[in-house]
Amino acid sequence: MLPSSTVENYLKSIYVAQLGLDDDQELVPMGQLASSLDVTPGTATTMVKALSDSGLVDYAPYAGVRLTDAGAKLAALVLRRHRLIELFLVQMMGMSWTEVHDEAENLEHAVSDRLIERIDELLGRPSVDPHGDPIPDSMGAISRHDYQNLLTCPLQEPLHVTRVIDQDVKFLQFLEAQNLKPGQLIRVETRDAIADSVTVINAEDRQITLGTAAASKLLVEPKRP
Amino acid sequence: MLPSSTVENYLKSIYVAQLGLDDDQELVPMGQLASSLDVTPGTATTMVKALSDSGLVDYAPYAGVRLTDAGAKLAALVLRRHRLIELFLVQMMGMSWTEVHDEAENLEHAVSDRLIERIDELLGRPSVDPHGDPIPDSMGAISRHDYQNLLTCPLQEPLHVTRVIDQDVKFLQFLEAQNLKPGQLIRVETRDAIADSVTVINAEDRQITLGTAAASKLLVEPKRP
DNA sequence: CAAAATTTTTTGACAAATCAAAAAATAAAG
DNA sequence: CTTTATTTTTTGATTTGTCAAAAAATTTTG
Repeated sequence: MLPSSTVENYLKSIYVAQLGLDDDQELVPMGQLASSLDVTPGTATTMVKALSDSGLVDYAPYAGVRLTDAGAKLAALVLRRHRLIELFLVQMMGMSWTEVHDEAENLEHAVSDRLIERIDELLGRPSVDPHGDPIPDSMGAISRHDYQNLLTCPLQEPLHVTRVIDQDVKFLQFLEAQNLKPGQLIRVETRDAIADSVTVINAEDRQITLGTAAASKLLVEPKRP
Repeated sequence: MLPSSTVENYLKSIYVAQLGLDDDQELVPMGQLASSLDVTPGTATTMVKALSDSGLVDYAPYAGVRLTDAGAKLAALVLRRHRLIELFLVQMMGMSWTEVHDEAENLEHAVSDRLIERIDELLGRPSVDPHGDPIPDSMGAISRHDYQNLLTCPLQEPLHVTRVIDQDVKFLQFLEAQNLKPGQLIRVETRDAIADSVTVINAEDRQITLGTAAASKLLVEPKRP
């Protein structure tokens, strides 16, 4: 039986939460899952038990949940659809990268495999979406880049913004206005742990100050790797 | 509250059924609605009562159902989305007109107004979809052409196929193979009521024989109107 | 380590959409 | 114009996904 969009969303949330975990065997806490899906904890418990019965997740009561191989593959394919759609909306439909997330959130459950294959082909089998997020291949395999963020990267060195770990429209619009989109060349000027801030120089030599929470959402790689 | 895809499908079915009715005041029988939606009659009754409570349809027990103005507008906008998506899939995605119906059936409930507007713009505000079905405008207004079909049109005169009233993939593939797609130039050679058949000459002067049931699904207009 | 705080699960309820089968109304036929 | 056939509605159940609030387990804190 094909998974409902609800099931797909649960798998996707668990998948993304797992990526933020250190150990591969770690479990995603139910509370975190519930809040990321914007449902009550009880709802998440009920649903996760059902997913467990379907063999899509391993569930340990009071401990948390983790995808099985089958669940991880399904989740990766949902993510693949989502990210291909985002890139498609930007490249082919001329939409802004700041607004495509919500649209893709709906479309990812409605597009057929056939159409996704066509989109992938038209886009030239891309490897990342407009936010720099990697696009899983049609088998569900995903490339795991280990980029640094603005808090961990070297100072005073030319860097490319490679990825933005946040889908908030206002934040993305801010990045766009400040020339901090993926692809842009930047440099970290100073970091001040006490002041909780990071100053960045963009391609036009304008200086931008970010809080550390925001700074940690910008991933970068050294220029000419 | 925005309508669920189920509600949208009910409205669409009633809308299409009403187009096939002579009088504007006529009601769509519940049985017909149920079978077109592939649900049991009882399900349709329950749902139509709910639609009636929402003010989207007028419902007369044991008589049938009819859209209110509000319901008709909503239905037209669903149809608009469906048909714009079909044309988009053919024109921009290179899919076959024979296969886009099912894809559009899913996507029509997932695309935002913003994306539909963008598609409409990219396609140059088209007035018909790949099957020749008229596309309602963004206010829900639809152009009502009164084409003839292969049973009612004049014999031995050059005609353009303007519309195909059937979404069955096999039938559409047959039309494609026989050069009877919308836009093609044809001529009706003979009609035989007893044999229940119509013979047509296509643009390559090949002769094709159709049963009257199939023939009634091909709408035409005289060449150079 | 016991008391307090937090997290998770359980319980009971609900809304949307559906079906199967019984009951009622309408239409068709003799 | 009654009987039969057809269509429609009702009734009772089921599935999926959800919430609120009570109960239980776990974790944190003094």
